[in-house]
Amino acid sequence: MGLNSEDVERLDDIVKRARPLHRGDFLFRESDRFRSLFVVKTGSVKTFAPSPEGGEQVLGFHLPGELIGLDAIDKDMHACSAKVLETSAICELPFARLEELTAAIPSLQHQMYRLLSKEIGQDTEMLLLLGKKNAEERLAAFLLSLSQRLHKRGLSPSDFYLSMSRHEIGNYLGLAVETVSRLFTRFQDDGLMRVDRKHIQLLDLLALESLVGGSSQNRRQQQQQT
Amino acid sequence: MGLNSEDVERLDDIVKRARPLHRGDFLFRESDRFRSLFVVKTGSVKTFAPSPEGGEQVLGFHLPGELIGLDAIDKDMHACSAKVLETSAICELPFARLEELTAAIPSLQHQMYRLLSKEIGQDTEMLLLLGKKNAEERLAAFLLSLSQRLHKRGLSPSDFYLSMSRHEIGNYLGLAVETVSRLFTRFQDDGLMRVDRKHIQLLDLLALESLVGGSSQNRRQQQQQT
DNA sequence: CGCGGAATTGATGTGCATCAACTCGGGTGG
DNA sequence: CCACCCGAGTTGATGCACATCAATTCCGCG
Repeated sequence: MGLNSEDVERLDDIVKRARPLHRGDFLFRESDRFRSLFVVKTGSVKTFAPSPEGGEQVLGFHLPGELIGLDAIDKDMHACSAKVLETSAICELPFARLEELTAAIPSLQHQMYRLLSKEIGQDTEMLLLLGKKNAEERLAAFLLSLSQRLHKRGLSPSDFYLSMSRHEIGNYLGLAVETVSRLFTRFQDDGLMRVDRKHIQLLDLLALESLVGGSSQNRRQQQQQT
Repeated sequence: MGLNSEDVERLDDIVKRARPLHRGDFLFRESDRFRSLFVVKTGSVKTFAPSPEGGEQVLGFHLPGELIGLDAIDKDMHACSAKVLETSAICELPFARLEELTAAIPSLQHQMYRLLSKEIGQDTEMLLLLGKKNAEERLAAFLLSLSQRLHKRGLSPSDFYLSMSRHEIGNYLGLAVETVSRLFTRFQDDGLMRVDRKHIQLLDLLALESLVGGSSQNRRQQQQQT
């Protein structure tokens, strides 16, 4: 999009090719000096930040094609940690070199702004989810998000494996593990999906979408104003 | 920071000077074409997005010195609306011209990346707040955030007026109005602050900070893992 | 001076966390 | 290959923080 083949080649030059990483490996840890952005080629990664007194907040799960580390530019230091969830291939993009390149190639600069902006937009959606949705809506939104992102990479949108634990899902969605587990059971009973351990099959995407929209009586905080 | 006086002058050239805006005025509305970023000089602005079926989520309150509109770059369209909360002076920064300038001035480009990245970091904090904190911690965090941001602009960190309603605060924090009201009363009774209508005086910043840290037994979701 | 929305305060309800017990499956070592 | 073990996941019972419902009161404004 807006890059000619020569530009792509120059971008390609600065990418450090991926070595395979394994479950539990860190791409970086919170408070590490910021050097590079990372792109998931295959596999998956979770990012998380410590919360006061020992807990942690899962900030996101990152699937193939997704970029990690943008939040570190500001302080030139990583504000969260990134841990590999399953055997994965990850590319590294030294940021200093990327910055030079974006200054020289306007369309690439624009692309970079868009990526950063997009990340903000995604966080915003997540705020809405945590601020206004109930447990059922959150889990449905989570499943659909995975589905759509996998589909975008040419993978099945309705049949996939979860690389993260129920605990991590709950943490990410602001729910207890037990709630996540109960909802999986309920969704399965309702014929929306099939769950077998980590193996997920979404049977009724439309029904899931209507759940997210806010089916039930969430009259809560509908209006507001002055 | 990193800009010489000539650069500053060039940046200055593209800024459209502020006309005064009034309570209820919109800087932009959701789905407007994206043209400019906005900087609050004086006053305050809230941004909010519609949630499915009529409700809305307050995304943020913007005080003097703060930048609005970064989330619109991605889709070249505003994803949220921005409404002025009180008589305010707002500067407009045409993004196309800003983009040219950042391509020409590396330090300005870096600055721009930092601003976008910072926004992501702030959203992240908010995610942690909504995902892991109870009502008391949320309101304390909100008050301290206002306090710190005002202080940064040379205003009093402990004596200020709220330009937003309790309802908007509740919406922003994912709480009911009544909860916000009750907490104000409680904080006052505990000698942490004084509340008179919109007039706020923070009497014990340290105590508020220790509240945010997670005073009580929020054992919830402390650990996690595979 | 009286109206109407904002805020406060109290009473009640409920969604989800928490606590507790049990099951399941996968890995390990004998 | 099987017996054991241990953490992940499920399921049920209980409790609580906060939403919701319902009056009042308060204040800004015409």
